[in-house]
This record gives sequence, structure tokens and C-alpha cells, in this order.
Amino acid sequence: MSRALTGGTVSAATRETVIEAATRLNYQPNRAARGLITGRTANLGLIVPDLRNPFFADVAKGVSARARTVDHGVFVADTDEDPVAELEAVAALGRNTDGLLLCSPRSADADLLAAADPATTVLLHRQVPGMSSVVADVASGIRQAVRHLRALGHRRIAYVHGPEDSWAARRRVTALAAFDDDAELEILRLGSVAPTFEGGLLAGDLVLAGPATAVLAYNDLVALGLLHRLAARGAAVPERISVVGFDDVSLAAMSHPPLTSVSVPKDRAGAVGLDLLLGRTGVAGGEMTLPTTLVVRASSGVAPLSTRER
Amino acid sequence: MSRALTGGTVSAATRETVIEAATRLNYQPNRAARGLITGRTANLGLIVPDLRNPFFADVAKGVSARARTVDHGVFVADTDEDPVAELEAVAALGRNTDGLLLCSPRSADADLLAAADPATTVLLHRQVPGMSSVVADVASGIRQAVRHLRALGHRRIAYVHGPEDSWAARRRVTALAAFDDDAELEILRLGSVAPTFEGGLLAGDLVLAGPATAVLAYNDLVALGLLHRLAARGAAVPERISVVGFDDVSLAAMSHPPLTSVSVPKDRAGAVGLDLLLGRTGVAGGEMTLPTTLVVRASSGVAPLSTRER
DNA sequence: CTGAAAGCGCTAACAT
DNA sequence: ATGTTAGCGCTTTCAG
Repeated sequence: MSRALTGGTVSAATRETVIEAATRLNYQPNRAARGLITGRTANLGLIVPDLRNPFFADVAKGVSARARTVDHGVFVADTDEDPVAELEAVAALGRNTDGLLLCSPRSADADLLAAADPATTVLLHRQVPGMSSVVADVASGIRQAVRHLRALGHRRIAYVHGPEDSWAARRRVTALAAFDDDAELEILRLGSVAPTFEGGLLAGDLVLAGPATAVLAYNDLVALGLLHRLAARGAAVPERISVVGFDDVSLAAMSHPPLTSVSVPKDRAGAVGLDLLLGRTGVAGGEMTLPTTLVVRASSGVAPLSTRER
Repeated sequence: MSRALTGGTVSAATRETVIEAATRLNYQPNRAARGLITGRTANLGLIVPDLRNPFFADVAKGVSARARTVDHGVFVADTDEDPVAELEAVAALGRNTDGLLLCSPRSADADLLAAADPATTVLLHRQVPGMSSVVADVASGIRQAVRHLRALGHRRIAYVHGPEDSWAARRRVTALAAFDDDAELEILRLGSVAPTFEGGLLAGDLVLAGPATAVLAYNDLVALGLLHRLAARGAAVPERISVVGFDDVSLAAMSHPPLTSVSVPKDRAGAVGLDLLLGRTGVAGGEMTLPTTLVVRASSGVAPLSTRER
């Protein structure tokens, strides 16, 4: 009898008897059958471009941990950075879950709106008008990073841009524009590179070709590539040039030198997104912004004396 | 009518009509309902100790990619290195899937045997008698690493041991024993450390306290910690001391210097495990071993002259 | 070859 | 408060 276990109106005695029998027989209701009638599966879908990217691994970990506490299963789909696979995954998972957590840096707003049901989808680290989302306060992070560098005496700061089609990358650029009218500062926007270690390698030479004494990288992977290339070219970090990353993935603390980086709450974003999806939060269908913090490590230091204004 | 779509006996004309209507209405069968009657869900479970660990992220990626090609869903559970959570996950996922892919470095053989149904479970990077498994050829990897170092003139090689209770760690030690009667070589087995960057930091000092000119680390994370600590202590790598990692995670190529490491096919293990689970391979219910390869990078070099026998 | 009916395991609504 | 029935969406069996 389902009532005793589900919490219907039964006498205490009956419930006890039933529960006793259930535990003895190790009975567990079949979720599929239950879902068929209740319409809810107690399963969620998480779609990420690349699990190998520590950023998304962290997000997945946050989602998985929170899901366990609310007794939900999580389907994970890795789309391998392929927008087509992404839309397919949305369609496939959307049908068999109660909701979707979607990390989609690249797809167009319209595609997302067309493929995903806004009522049962929460975007992670991405905003699209009309859809729920959880993002980090990128603008604040950028501000903290730039102010940190300015305080260290840097006057020319290079920014290594991420993929043109990435929402996060555009976000960074917008935030950077706040410093356009800062007469003390010159932000040198370098070309866009892949958001990877290899992209950072490439960017290293770009940085050294210019007058910048500090670089702000699109993300930590790029920053790591920068560190690598700068070392190979004999440019001391941070003596000759300071490097600041973004995301604060676990690698940041392991690099040489350890990387100053803007910390974004990756796993928390996953957990909060899940809560939003399950409606356990006040911010109904809304956009949620999580704070960012600059973590100062050894890759940023005072600007070389010669470049500082007297 | 289900027959037309599932492949029953229908006339070509009927099938065409049905399919046309189905596509027009964007009809997709409800998997839960289908599973209720067929007994198969087309869903798999993957259980890992920590998604943040790049090793398991790679495995998950391999599983996810292969699952997509065979049109199966994947439940992912991150147990946060907690054996209790692991057994719970096995119980929870086992019930609602067609099979389980299980990465369980720590749990005891008996616990695994008791919790998981051997008929529907494949162990990844772990062997337990009586259960199907996919592992890497650790012994070969260890041999390649040691021979590489010996060829470079190293005579005293330290080994940084992983967690005592880890199957993989025990595996490494067993493989290392093959060199016990090599008169030319002395393997110095250092104490066991956590399989993390921090563990490697700790091990760095242990290594420097001994006479070894080369270190073989339990895994790449430990090797990275070693690199970090050795640099901090002023020991040049590889001039003063060579470092070799294990697993060849993507970080290995990004370290400074890039890490020589034993490459194990992580994503392939996931894919092969999935095939084994679905019975699409000849090795029925068996144990499968995948090859390992040493990838030589800059962290290993010839032994310091003074230590070499003439 | 096609239509109809049974039933997978469960919960909801309706009786008692 | 408890027993009973219908039916979630599908596949399978059994008739026709």
C-alpha cells in the first residue's frame, strides 16, 4: 500500500506494519512507474560543453552534490563543445526529466529559446532574456582585477579576449568598458583566442609584442598558457609582467607561479541553479547573480619601476 | 501504433504513414513507460569519487560520448570520495538503470560484491574477483617509467606511494616489486601521501631528504605538487632530480616543466566499459586490460653526473 | 498484416 | 481509515 510510505492518511499502526514489511523485503518503489502517473521523474538533466574543462567539472560537482541531498538523479550530457549536439541533448533530456540545467556559452539566444522550455530550464553562467539563470558577477570580478593591477602601479593592461561567440567573453568586454574613461589606465584589447592552454600560448607572444606590464586573461586555462609562454620567452612573472586569470579553477593554485585569479562560485552556481529549478527559492523564474572575489596569489606584483608614472 | 516505429511486422505503406505523422507531431516515445514494460531503461549509471579530479572527468567524458552514440542516458553520481555515499549510489542507481559503471578505488572487495550486481556492473580502473572490469596495464606503465629513468642513468629512484587503501596504489607497488632483484637499481619507497597536489608538496621534502635522483609519483596531481615543492626548495627539474607522473591527465602538458607521465586511456576505459556493459564486445563478463604508454616530456632527464656509476 | 486488449508498477480518486 | 479501481504511455500478446 502506497499511502503508508508516501505519507497518506493511515493509522500509525498500519503505517508501522507496512514500513516494517517494506524494509524487511528491501522494497523500493519503481521510479519510472511512479513518474508515469505523477508526471515527475525526480531526475534532472545537466548539459555541459566539456567535462574535462575544470570549470564545468566544478559545476557538475555542485549539481551532483545538491541533487543527492534532495534525492534526485542527474543525467549528465557532455556535448563536446558542439552546438548541434547541445540542442539535441536539450531535446532528449528535456523529455525525460523534470528540468534542465544548461551550460551553453556559445549557442544563440534564439536557438536556446526555441529548444528549451523556459519553465523547466535554468541557464548556468549564461543569461538569455525570458529564461531563468544563475550567473557570476563578472563585472565586479573584472573591476576587482583591474583595480588590483592599477593599485600595483600598472598603467597598460592587456586583455586576452575569449571566443567572439561566447556570452561570457562578451560580458567581460562590456565590464572592461567601464575603464575606458579612466585617464590613468590603458586597456589593450588583444585578439580573441581559444579559451584553452593553447590559446594562452598564442596570446603570450601577442602580449610581449606590446607595451603592457600586466595581462588579464579570459580564463585560467588561457592564463596558464600565458604563464608557460612567458616563461619560455624569458619574461619573468610577475617582475616583468603580471598575469591575472579568471574562474579560479583548482589548477590556479598549482601553477608556477600560483595564479592570481577572479574566483567565481562554480559549484555553488550549480547548486543554486538546481534549487531554482526545483522552486525552493524565493527568486521565482528569475535571474540570480552570485558574487565574485579576486584571489591574489604570486602571479601579480608591482609594475616594473621604469613604467610607473612619477 | 508502436509497431511501425519499433520495427514490427507492418506493411511499408502503413509504416510510412505512421512515421510521417510521428515526425510531423514531433512524437517521441516516453522512455519511462517503455521501460516499464520492456524492463530496460536505456539508462546507465556512472559512479565516480570526484568529478573535479581530471582523471575521473576524463572517464566520465568517455562514457558520456559513447553513451550518446548508442542512445543511452547516463546518470552521474559524484560520491565525494565517501565510501558510504558510494554504496548508497550503487543501490539507488542500480535500481533505475540497465547497468552501472563504477569507479571505486577505495571500497573493499566484499562491500562491492555485496552492493552491486555483478551481472549489471562493470568496474572501471579496479578489479574484484567475480566482477567485470576495465583496467589499464599499470604494471607495464610502471616498467616503462622505471626503464626510462634507468636508461637516463638514474640508479636510485624514489616512489611516492598513494593511499594505502587504494587498489590502484597497491597495484603500483606490486609492479614495482619486479625491480627488487635488479642489482643496478634501488627503489626507495616513500611513505603514503594523499593523491593530491598537497600530497605532492609533502612528498617533495621527503624526496629531497633522501639520495634519489628521480621520483616516480603515484599520480600526476602528486607529481605536480612535487614539481612545485622542488622548485620552492631550489632543486632543478630535471637537472638535479627527474620527476615522472602517472595517468597523463591534461594538466601534465601544462606544468612547468611539462611532465613526463605514464599515459592511461581514461576516456577509452569509460567507452570500453560501457560496451562491455551493453554486451557489444566479445569479452563477455570478463576483465579487460588497456595498454599504457610512457609520454616523455621535459621533467625527466639524465641523472646528475656525480651519481652515475662509471 | 492490422486491430484490440492486457498489463508493466505505481498513485490518484473514489468508495466503503 | 482502509479497500478498490482506473489509468499514466507504452509494448506485447492474442484475435481477427
